[in-house]
Amino acid sequence: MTTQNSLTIGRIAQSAGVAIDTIRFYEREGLLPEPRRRPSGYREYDEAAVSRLRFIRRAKDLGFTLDEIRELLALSADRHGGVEGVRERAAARLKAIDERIVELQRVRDGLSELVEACPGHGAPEDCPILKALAEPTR
Amino acid sequence: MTTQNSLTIGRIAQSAGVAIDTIRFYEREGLLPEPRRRPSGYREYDEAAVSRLRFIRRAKDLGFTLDEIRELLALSADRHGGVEGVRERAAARLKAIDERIVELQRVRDGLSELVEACPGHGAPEDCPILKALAEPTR
DNA sequence: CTTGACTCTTGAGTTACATCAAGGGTCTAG
DNA sequence: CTAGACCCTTGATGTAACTCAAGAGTCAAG
Repeated sequence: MTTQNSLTIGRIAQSAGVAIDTIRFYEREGLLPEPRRRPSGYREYDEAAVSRLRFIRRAKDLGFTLDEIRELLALSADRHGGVEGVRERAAARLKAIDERIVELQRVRDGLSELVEACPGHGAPEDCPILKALAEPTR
Repeated sequence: MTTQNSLTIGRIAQSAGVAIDTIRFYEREGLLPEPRRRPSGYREYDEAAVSRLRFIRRAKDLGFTLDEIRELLALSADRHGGVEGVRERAAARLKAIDERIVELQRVRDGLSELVEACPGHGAPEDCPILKALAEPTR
């Protein structure tokens, strides 16, 4: 099913939508296995490498760090119990995102109030934004 | 009103809730003016420095970068038109936060679906999380 | 065969924001 | 006076995730 035509680093970079340097970086970081080489030293990849790269990119889009992705990749290769770990990590990530959203909402609301209260002109002493920033710790 | 007792760097670090090294770093970065010195070379601060430090900390809590804070500080010292700039920057920051929240929500929802769909056991091929990550680009 | 695009390695640089280490002066309470 | 806490400078280190530069070899089309 999967054709076995060998791909250069430039090609897989193209299909996976990442930079060539990034691929070499991922390899150094152990996120990608060392590929076969041509006699010339050129790296040779197959479709599996493209999938793996896409996996990494997706996971990154979901906010996983490269360290976490390394874990996910290991878990995804673990046929026994790996799925449980994956679910755990995903749930943890979800929790972290939720917390981040709450935190950002808090900040947003505070800032929003200040922006609305500020007339946008007049003396610095009358600007509620500046006043809030300069105020002694509440 | 403001007492003129001179404060050491350790004292203002304490009252503003930042590290001593951070204060020297801010000074190098131009966020804090160079303070007077004792003959020994010790930095001497007053209450205004504490206010300024708190300003910086608050602004950082609101998600402003140090570059933006440098701007805010300059604007806050500008008696003519400064307030307008402050309001603009704050509004821009608010907009950025809103966008970030929307983005995080999107990610959150995607991840949440996957976590809920994953049974947490079984074969990797049946895990919707892994499937979603490995899937060809949609 | 030539040319231009592609790939190789090593090693350094980037951003943002600190944080630490080393080696040495200074201050103050007892 | 002395111990211990505090402060000084310079310069290096750390994190995350790349990104780039230099110099050299390789490949494919025409």
